[in-house]
Amino acid sequence: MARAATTSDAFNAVAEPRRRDILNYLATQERSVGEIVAAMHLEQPSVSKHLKVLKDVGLVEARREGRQMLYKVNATALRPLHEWTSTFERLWKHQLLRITERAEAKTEEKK
Amino acid sequence: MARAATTSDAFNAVAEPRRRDILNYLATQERSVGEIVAAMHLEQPSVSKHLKVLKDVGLVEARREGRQMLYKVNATALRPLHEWTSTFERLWKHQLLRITERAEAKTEEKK
DNA sequence: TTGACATATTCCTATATGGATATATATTGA
DNA sequence: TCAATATATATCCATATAGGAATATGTCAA
Repeated sequence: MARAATTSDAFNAVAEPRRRDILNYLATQERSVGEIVAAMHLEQPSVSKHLKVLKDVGLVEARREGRQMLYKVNATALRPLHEWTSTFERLWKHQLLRITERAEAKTEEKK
Repeated sequence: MARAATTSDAFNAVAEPRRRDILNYLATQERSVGEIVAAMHLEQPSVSKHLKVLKDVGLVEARREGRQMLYKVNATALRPLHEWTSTFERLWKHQLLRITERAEAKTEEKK
């Protein structure tokens, strides 16, 4: 088997850095494809393909306005990622605490 | 260009569902490869290969104990994912709020 | 040293990519 | 209808998988 399709879920879709760039750019406001092309350093067909992937997994929504297509983020599609990583939050907080403790112990030694 | 390597960063590494399964399994405690193989429905070589990817991006750490290799999660490597998704949290909270408002408005209409 | 156990690596293959290029489709205005 | 603009799709190609099978490496016990 090969790797799962980029359109199989949000995890695969956002693995591509350019698509995260696009989502970052759309975070502030709805944008046309042309605006996205101008902002990213990508060819128009590449942007359209990335937008298709993002749309397929529900990460963006599109509407036509005249000749333009306006895309905006559908942030709720990112919640599964946020929630999955949250389950590990407790662990890294523990870990950072231990690092802090070790640093403090060393400082104490030197006194 | 093809897709970025699975070892290029944590985003790519966790795009594979089996690797998320492994991380979930390791979240509670350190485990040997054999235990992981038993818990997942995967062949031993596949597990070893997934573990290598996770290790390459710093998501797990390994230590030898006799014949066994014990793997544990390094949760801090997941913080970039958590923080990136957090930047969109405000957006989906807005969105959910609007949904709630619409639902309430409908209820109001029916009175 | 040898055999058994635990894990890692190599080789193979089907498959899906991302960028580039060319072309198709959709919309508007004249 | 026709030209111009905006976006989408098709095609080509180099590349990196993930799983399966076979094999190599590492460790221990006798």
